[in-house]
Order: sequence, then structure tokens, then C-alpha cells
Amino acid sequence: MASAEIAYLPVGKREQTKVQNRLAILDAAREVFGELGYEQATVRDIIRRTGLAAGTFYNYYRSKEEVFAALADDGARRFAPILKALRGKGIGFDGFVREAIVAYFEFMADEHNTWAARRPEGEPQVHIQGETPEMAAVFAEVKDAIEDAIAEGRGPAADTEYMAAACIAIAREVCDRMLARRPIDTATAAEFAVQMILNGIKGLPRTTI
Amino acid sequence: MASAEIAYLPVGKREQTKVQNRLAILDAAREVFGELGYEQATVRDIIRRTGLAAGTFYNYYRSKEEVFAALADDGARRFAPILKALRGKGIGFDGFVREAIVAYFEFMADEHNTWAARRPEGEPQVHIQGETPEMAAVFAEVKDAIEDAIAEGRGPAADTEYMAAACIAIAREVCDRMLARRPIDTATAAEFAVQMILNGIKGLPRTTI
Amino acid sequence: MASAEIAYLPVGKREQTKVQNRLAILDAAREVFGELGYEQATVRDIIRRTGLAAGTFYNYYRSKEEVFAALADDGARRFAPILKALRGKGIGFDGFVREAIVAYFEFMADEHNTWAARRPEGEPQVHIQGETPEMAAVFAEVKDAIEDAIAEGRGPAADTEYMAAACIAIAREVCDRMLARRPIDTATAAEFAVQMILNGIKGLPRTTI
Amino acid sequence: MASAEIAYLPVGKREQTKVQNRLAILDAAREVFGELGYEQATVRDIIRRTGLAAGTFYNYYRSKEEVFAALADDGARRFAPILKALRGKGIGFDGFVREAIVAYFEFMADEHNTWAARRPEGEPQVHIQGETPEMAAVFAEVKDAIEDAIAEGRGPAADTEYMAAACIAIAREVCDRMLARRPIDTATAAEFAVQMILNGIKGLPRTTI
DNA sequence: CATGAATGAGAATTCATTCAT
DNA sequence: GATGAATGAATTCTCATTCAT
Repeated sequence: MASAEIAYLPVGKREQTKVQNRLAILDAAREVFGELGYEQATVRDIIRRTGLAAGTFYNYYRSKEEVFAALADDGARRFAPILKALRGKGIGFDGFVREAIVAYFEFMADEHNTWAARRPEGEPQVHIQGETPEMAAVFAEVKDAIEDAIAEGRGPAADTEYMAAACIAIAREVCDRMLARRPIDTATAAEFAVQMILNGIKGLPRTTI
Repeated sequence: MASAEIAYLPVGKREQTKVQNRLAILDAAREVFGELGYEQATVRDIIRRTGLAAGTFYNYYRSKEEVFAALADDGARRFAPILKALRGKGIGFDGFVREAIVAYFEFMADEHNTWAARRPEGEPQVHIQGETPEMAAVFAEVKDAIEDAIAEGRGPAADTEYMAAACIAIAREVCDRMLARRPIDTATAAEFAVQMILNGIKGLPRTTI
Repeated sequence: MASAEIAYLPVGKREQTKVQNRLAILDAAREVFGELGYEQATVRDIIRRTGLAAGTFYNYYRSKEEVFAALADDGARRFAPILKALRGKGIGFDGFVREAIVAYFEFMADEHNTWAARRPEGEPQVHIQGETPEMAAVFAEVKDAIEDAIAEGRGPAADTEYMAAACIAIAREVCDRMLARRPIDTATAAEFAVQMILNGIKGLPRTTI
Repeated sequence: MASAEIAYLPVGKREQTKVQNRLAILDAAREVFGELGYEQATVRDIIRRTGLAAGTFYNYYRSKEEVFAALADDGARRFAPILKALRGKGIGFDGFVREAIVAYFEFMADEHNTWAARRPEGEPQVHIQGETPEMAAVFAEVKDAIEDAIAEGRGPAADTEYMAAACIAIAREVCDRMLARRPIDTATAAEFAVQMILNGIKGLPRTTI
């Protein structure tokens, strides 16, 4: 009976396949980008891996760029809430940074393939510029946390944009290296990043922004 | 024979055009990469801009990748001496970092004007890390220098790969933000990056890699 | 049953939507053909404009050609009575030609406003003769009428196919030019066409086809 | 010896193949348009018929529209000089019209396939709108001839644009019908068109343009 | 060495149409 | 009868590269 289907999530075969297809495309794209690198990858490759018809791809995304952005967005979308939750926990700034970094590193170790695209040869790396809404959200979340810390006197009143940028940069870059090593040791890498960030921030000269 | 030609300025016509063509290709490539981005750029685009015949391109470079590398070489060639001089100056690690960062930021601010990348305001944008071959080359040089400094004991013996990665990440990211602001203030941005890096590194726990 | 429904205005919901959909499709097609031209127009375009589901289109028409024909039918349906009335009026061949031409020119001037074809200023343009399905239909109607008139002896017995073709050609071409001028002066243009046709026909040598 | 090749026309194998290819494409296009009709025809079809590589087509024309225009242009280009020559002959206006029509009809009977595209079913006919330079030239030539005739008092001072349009329309349309008949009788058809035009023009009312 | 047209594989994309819901 | 996603053949077009001149 239909009444039993009190709609938790996409019910109906139609909605179901739609979700499945979208996921199939994202998964295929993840793999293809990982194996071929962003530049080498073609929409064709993604479609092939997908098993779907060529036209179907275009019902979901309009270009390679769009899937790529969706992939990045997807990661950010799932990470932002984690960050938000952390801030509510009443741990200090140091605690926030530590837990955020750990969460991020573990999250990434989990995702792995999504981001650690094995770039063939020395091809120039590629990253998102237009910063999707969700990536901007992560950045904003970090910046807010830093500003809060400053407001509460637990951090130096330096340029918060630079600070947030530097923190995210450290985390991302160290994380990348970590993912390239075997075995993947999140604890050590996270500790490194945390120290680098906290010490780095502490010695900052006051500035007017 | 060749020695005789050193005096005369119009060297053998053959050699002259060869140099001219090579330069024409590099210049065209610079422009094209700047305007279209590495991924979008095609050999065709470069050839078109060059004014030369299609076949001529292949007498000098065998692919887009090769021109890109040549361009990077060029950038490295110009920045490497600066760095090398720095290393010879007998300034400590701190001094080295400071001067390297300042040099890098100024170099980038300079390049930035040269490469007025007019990207079309398209949908989700994607771009090359380091933006241009020259920038990528500079990036690599800085990384090498830092690793050398650490290897020579002029820096703390933490995980050098992570360290280099983190330093570079900070420099690059802060530099990017700096370039996006008006006016471009290299002094303040450089000072921020230097502090962040030096303080960050200082508190690092020693590790053996 | 059906007779009972004549009184009520909201006829059976089914029939109502059916009529509405059919009209929606015809309207959309009219617009699309007007804007894109017959060749460029696709079923997709029509469907999009319609707001209906893709499948629904196929419940009414089986192809672009079929909608086009339906549209032409529509035009013919509106113009045919005018022509028929003319034939019944007992005016001579001259009168018939004059009134037909005037009616045609006025009809076209009217349609012209309706179909504000905003063609993109592309490269070498190509367009449908008669511009729109309705116009094509009118054209065909006029041709038939002239041939009938000749067949009934109300016109000179020259080569009727050539005659009809020539008359139509004059009417169409002069009409086209008229529509391109500002202000649109149907009276003068019609008079020109009428004179050209009648005088032209008068001097024709009799032929047997 | 190269000296023997005092360059009358494209010498050199390169130029030769270029001309050959361009002609091959035009010929293929002529056939394809003739067999399939303009709308049904695809660039692919033309390429196939051509035997050339796909890319080669695009070295010559950028689209179906462009080849079509080139085809029309080609016809006009070859016909315009004939018209010009006629005007220099000092025959009267009537003579000019007669000879022009005859020349045109014979020219077309010769070309035949170029213009008499067998339209499949009742598909709407198609003709050039952007009027290529050469088609405009033919029109202008006719209009000039008419204006000359008027200036010399050998024709009524009516609207010359309408007159030229009407004359060309008659010629084209009658010619089309002629080409559809078997046997093709240019003499009779030409005579019909000439009478229609000359008589038609004679009775025209004076107008201020 | 320069030239530049030819090549043809293959990428991106569209479209008419079907059919399960 | 409406819906709209899936299909996949077909089309347009580009591109790197070659090679005769």
C-alpha cells in the first residue's frame, strides 16, 4: 500500500533512478578524474564508465566543469555541517582547530579518490576557482571561527582573511601529502598541521584590517 | 665560424629566424595560456596567435605540454638566481625565508600585471594551480630552496616535506588573496606570511621522516 | 450525450484540456517557426515553449512537419472563405484578381505584425518561402483560385500553370518588398501588382497546354 | 621549366587541389541539395559524397548555409556578366528583356540541378535571404536596366524596385516550372515570360518612387 | 626549414522518440 | 491521457599531426 511509504526520501522508481544516475555519474567522474587527471578526462570517458546513454549525462550536468564543481561541492557540503557542529561544542579555539583538522584529515582519508587525483606526469594541477557555494561556506565557517576567537581575546587581531586562507592552505596541502604516503597516518599529519597553525597564528602581529 | 658571427649583429639569417620563431611561439603561448587557461588552450590557438604556419610549430615543440614546460623553464631561469643569491648570503633561516617570501610576492605582483588573465565569466570555473607556467616554476624553486635549507640544518628538523608544503601553501594562498585586493600591498602580505611561517615552524615537534 | 454538453460551458474536462493542449502546441509552434525559421526549429523547441511534457506532444502530432501542416491548415481555413466569397461574387476576372490581391496583401500585412520574426543577424541567411505556414497556405489557395478562374474561362486560355505561377510570383515578390518598407502601403503595392498581372496576362499569346 | 608557366591560372599542385576540392564540395552540395532538399541535407551528406575527409570541408565552408550561399552566389556570379554584356549591345529595352530572359532560361536549363532542387513531398521551399553580393548584383543589374529604359522614355516611370522584383520573380518562377516539364522547352517558356513582363510593364501607372 | 591544406579520429552535444510510471 | 527521464543514433565540429610542396 502506498500509505506505508510515508516518504522519508525519494520514493517512486523515477526518483530513485534519478538519484542513482546522479550518483553513478559522480562516482564515474571521481574515478575518471582520479585516473586521467582533470584535463585529460573527457565527458565521454565519464559517460563510458557510467554505463548510461550519452544523452543521459546531459540530463544531469552540462559539462565536465559542472560535474567537477558538483564533486567539489559535494565534499564541501558534507564537511560544512561537521565544522558548524564543532563550533557549538564550547571547546576553546585551540580545541576547535585541532578537532576541525582531525575531522578534515579523516574525512579526506575517507574520500581519498575524490581529491587526490593522481595527476599524470608533471601536468599542472587544477583546482576550483569559482568556489562553489559550499566551498565558500567552509571558508566562511573557518573565518567566522577565527573571528570569534579574536573577539573573545583568544587570538591576535590580525588580518582574518589571510589567517583563514593560510589555515585552510596548510590543512589542504599537508593533507594532500599525507594521502600520497603509505600508510596513511592521519594522526601525525593532523598534529603537524595543528601545531603549524596554532603557533603560526599566535605570533602574528596585530593589524587593522 | 660561429665565433666570427659574434661580432656582427645580424647573425646568420637562419639562426635569426629560428630564435625569432621560438620567441614568437613562447610569447603566443604565454598570451594564450593567460587568456584561456592551460586546459582550454590548444596548440591551434598558439599557432594562430603566432602567425606562423602550423607545421612550423612542430619544428620547435612537440606539444602544448612542451611549450608549457619551456615557459616554466623561462620563469625559473629568471627567479632562480634571486633565490641562489639568497642562499649564498649567509643570512640565517629566518632571513632566508623573509627575503624569499618578499622576492616571491614581488615577483608575483609583477607577473600578475603581465598576465592580465581576462577569463570569460563562465559557469563553474576551474584553473591551473600557480596560474601560469612561470608561477609554477617559481613555486617549485622556492620549495627546493626550503628543503635545501632544512637539509643544511638551517631550519628545524621536522617533517621536511610537510614543512615545505605548508610554507609554500601559506605563501601561495596569501599571495593569491593579496593579488585580489586593491591596492596590492606586498609588504604587509609578505610580513603576514613570514610571521605565520616562522612562528609556525618554531613550535613544531621534531620528527624523523 | 454530446448534445447535452453543448449548453454547459466547461465541457468534459478531458475534452477541454485536449483542446487547450492542441492550441498550446499550435501557438508554441507558431512562435518557434516565426523566431527560428522552419529549418532551425525543432520539436524540442516547440515542446519547451509549450510547457507540456515531451510525450504529450506526440499525442497530438507526430512530427514537426505535422504541426507545420496543421498551422498551414489553420491559415488556409481563415483565408479560404475570403477567396470563396470572391469567386461567388460574379465579378469578372479582373475584379477577382484585384480583390484577391488586395485581400492577400492585407492579410499578409496583418500576419506580418503577428509573426514578428526576430531572426538573429547570422551569416548567410536562408529562409522559408512564404515565411510561415499560414502564408504558404494562403499562397496555395490563391494559386488554386486563379487556376479555377482560368479553367472556367474567366481568364485568357494561355498556359495556365505558367500564368498562375507568374501571378503568384509577382504577388509574392512585390508583397515581400512592400513588407520591407516603412510605412507599409498595401494600397499602392496592390495596385502595382494588379496592373502588372492584368496587363501582363492580356497580351499573352493563346496556347494549348 | 617554371618560366614556361607564365601563370594564367592557379599553377602549383597545392592551388590546383584547392580549386578541385572547392569544386568537389560545391558539386557534392549541389547534388545533395537536389536529392534531399535543403532542410534534409546535412554537412555529413555533402562530405560523404565528396570523398574528402570531414575536416577538409571546414577548410572551405563553415556550414551548410555557407555552401548553399556559395552555390547561389556561384550561379549569380556567372550570370551577372552576361546581363552586363547585353546592356552594352545597344538593343532596345524590349530586346534587352527578351535576350536576358532567353539567356537566363538557357543558363538555367544548363545548370538545372543547381536550382531545381527536387523538394521531397510538400516541404516548404527555401531560398536565400541574405542575398549574397552576387545575387544583389543581378538584381541591381536588372533594376539599372529598367531605370535606363525609363530615363530614355522607353518605359513608364513606375516604382523601379517593384518592377525589377516582379520581372525577376516572373522569370524565376516560370523557369522553375519549365524545368519541371519534359521536354524542357526554353523557347516557349521564355516567350511567355517576355510577353508577361513587357506587357505588364507597359500598362503600369506612373508613380513617384 | 617554412608552409598550410588534408586528414580522420574523436569530442561534445542534440534530438526525436519511447515507455514505465 | 500526461509525464519526463532514458535512449543512442546522428551530427557538427575541432584538433593534433603529417607531408607534399
